[in-house]
Amino acid sequence: MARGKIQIKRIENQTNRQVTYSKRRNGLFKKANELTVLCDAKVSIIMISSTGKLHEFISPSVTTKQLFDLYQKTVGVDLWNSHYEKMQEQLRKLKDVNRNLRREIRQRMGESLNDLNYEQLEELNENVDNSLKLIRERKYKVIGNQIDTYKKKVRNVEEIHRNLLLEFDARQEDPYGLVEQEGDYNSVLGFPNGGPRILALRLQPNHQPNHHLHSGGGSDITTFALA
Amino acid sequence: MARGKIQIKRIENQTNRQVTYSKRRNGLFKKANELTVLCDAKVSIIMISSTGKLHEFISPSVTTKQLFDLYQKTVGVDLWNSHYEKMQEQLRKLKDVNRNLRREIRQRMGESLNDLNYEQLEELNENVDNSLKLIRERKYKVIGNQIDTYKKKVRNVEEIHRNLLLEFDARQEDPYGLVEQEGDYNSVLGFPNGGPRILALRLQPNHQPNHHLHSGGGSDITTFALA
DNA sequence: AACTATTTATAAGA
DNA sequence: TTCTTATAAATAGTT
Repeated sequence: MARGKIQIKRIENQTNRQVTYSKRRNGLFKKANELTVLCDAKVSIIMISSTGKLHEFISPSVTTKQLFDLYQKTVGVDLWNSHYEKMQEQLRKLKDVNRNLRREIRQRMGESLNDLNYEQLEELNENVDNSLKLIRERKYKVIGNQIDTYKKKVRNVEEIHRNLLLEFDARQEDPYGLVEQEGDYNSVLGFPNGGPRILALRLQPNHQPNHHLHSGGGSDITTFALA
Repeated sequence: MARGKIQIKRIENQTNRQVTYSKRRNGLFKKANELTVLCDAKVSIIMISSTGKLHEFISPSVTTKQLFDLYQKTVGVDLWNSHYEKMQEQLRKLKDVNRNLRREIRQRMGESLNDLNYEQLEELNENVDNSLKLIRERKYKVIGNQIDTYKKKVRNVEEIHRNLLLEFDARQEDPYGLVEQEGDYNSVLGFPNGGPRILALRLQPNHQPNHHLHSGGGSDITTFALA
């Protein structure tokens, strides 16, 4: 609008275009601000240049969100509700599923049975009965496994103890070699790094604490109380 | 900007203010449009006048929503995310609860028991056992109620039948009064409006269809097959 | 809504 | 980018 009239059509020269964008953006924002002040209006401007840069103007008296909300309410067309509504739908469904799950649990717990008829009760009964059998089975299996594990542990400890007694008896005859050979000692017990670890098993042999240890080595230490 | 400079401050005269708003709004939109064309930019303007009227400009190449979305993404801070995030949080929680509920059900059904230790299995076992008892109890109660109901119905029908036989016997001796006294007849049966209703009970007396009806009236019609 | 004197915006050049 | 400046455009006040 100066130094020659221009056609209102895309400026092909990129540099010129960007310069003009910058200048006119300032002009637009200045006008918007004047409008805001002079007329007590609220203005929001968002613009994106051809290079993808975003600039915005917003009247000092409002926030962009406030204007957006107002725009939404006035124009009616929802700007972001598509997302939002899907989420709400999903939420509703989840709550529903949730309620049904809770009801199922309650019924399986023997509550809220009033709205079941005889056939449904019969079915539930049988179902829970079957479940109970499965649970019992599993329980027995677990306790069985546990017993097996303990048996193995006990057998292992017995073995260790037996070896220990043998070693001990052997050392009795050569007491001075004991400290120097700790490494070997541990390896015999099956504990590669450090000895006192045995205590972690919390095993209490049922024989007397000060029992005389040199005898045969087997029969008097076969039972353990598992702590 | 013409016929005298003006101060950029609120125009107090309402008419002037509105006129200026209108003129400058047009100016702003025109500039916005020129910017759009000249610089290949995208512009969105939303403005609200002091009287609450809303006007908008949007570049032809985009929709307001598109620009809003872009604005959101670019500025980063979601304008309505407070809402949105709360919902997502809620959704996550619900899904969590849901998963737990499903797990509980599966365990009560005797599945997914692998991650339960013995104590938990024991507890579950007892729990389900109790539930089973409750369900059985309820089942028996329901069947009991049903039986009671049928008993009552049967007793009622017996009573009706007995009365019917008595009436019938009485009519045998006075056959001509029968039709005229239908009203009384129904009232005896306990059915205030209409006789054939009895058939709705679908009761089939076990005695022979053409049995001789005049005898004592009680003992030969006491059993019914409930259809 | 039209007019127009004047202010303001800005295109082109530096 | 910013400044300059000739000129186009916008617009305040008036009709």
